[in-house]
Amino acid sequence: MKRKPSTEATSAWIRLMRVQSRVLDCVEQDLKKAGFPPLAWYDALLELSRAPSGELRPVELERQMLIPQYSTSRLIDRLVDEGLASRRECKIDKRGQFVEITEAGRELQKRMWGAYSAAIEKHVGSKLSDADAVKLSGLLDRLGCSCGEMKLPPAVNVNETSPSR
Amino acid sequence: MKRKPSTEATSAWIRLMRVQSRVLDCVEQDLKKAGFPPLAWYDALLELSRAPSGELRPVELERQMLIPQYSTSRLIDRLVDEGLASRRECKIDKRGQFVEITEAGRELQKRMWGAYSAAIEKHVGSKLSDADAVKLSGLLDRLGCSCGEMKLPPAVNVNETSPSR
DNA sequence: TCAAGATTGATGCAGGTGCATCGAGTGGAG
DNA sequence: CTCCACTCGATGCACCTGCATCAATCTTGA
Repeated sequence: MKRKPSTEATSAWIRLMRVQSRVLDCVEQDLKKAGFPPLAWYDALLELSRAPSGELRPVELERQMLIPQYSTSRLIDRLVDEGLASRRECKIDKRGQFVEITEAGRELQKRMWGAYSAAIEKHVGSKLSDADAVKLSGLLDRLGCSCGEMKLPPAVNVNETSPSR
Repeated sequence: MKRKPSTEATSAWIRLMRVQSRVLDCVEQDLKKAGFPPLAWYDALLELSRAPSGELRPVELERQMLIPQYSTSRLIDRLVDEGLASRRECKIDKRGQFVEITEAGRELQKRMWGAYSAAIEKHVGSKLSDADAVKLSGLLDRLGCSCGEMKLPPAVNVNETSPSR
């Protein structure tokens, strides 16, 4: 008798949920213990710093980060409150605006990468050979394109990187 | 020149974050669209239904589900509010209590498994051969035991299953 | 040109989460 | 027995999230 989700598939599902929540938790804790803000801030700062002239429309940021619109809006609020970014009106489309990373923002992003990369190494890199990491990536990618489209740059720039939710 | 977290490791990290959040989202949405409560409720109901005489100490539930104490406490509140479980005082240890699943709780858990298992099949099973699912599980397991201990039953009962955060 | 519809971004509200802390109760050392 | 340290579970607070909805603006097409 064939079950609908095979025991193998279900077991993979369980591990996917458990392991990522555990690993994410570890990484977030490491960042927090080093006195840094949450990963989402890093992701946003990185996207901004990579953008031409360090600015993006909120709508772009939202697409890059795969988070909902209201979430982007409030994340930007917080970045602006902390002086890490600033809003600038958009001349051509007066509904919109630009968000520009500040020097403080760029600097924080760089400092965070130190702690962040160390955490990735500690919680992922050190547990997996490069070959296994590649295998894992490949298997995960196969799960990626079910409901909606996938956003993944053809070749990820992995020296300073932007993952997460 | 060797980077600290290899590009391979970082890439695996990115995918782990992105793919699980996407897949989890899909599954949660499917459940919600079918009119069911969040996955955490299912996990709790399943643990309770599996326990001898359908009851557990909150502390046990907490350990099974790997969620913080206050989170367990409030989850139980909600289950009780909905008539899916009930609290019973613990004679032997008057600090504590037992949480017992009700008939409505057992029934909901069973109904949820229908939608849940279909979602697992749709978003995981159908994307991966059983052999690949096993490989994926194996690789994920290697990431599992970094900070704290892992709780994984030696052989997972995968006909009705309990994953998640 | 102008009305209908789509897009951009903000926000009020309800609920969930993490953190710190509390009170009650237990158990072990002296 | 008494005290002290610990475990169990609840809760006030701040913040974060999802949802629905809004106002402003842009675009389309008749």
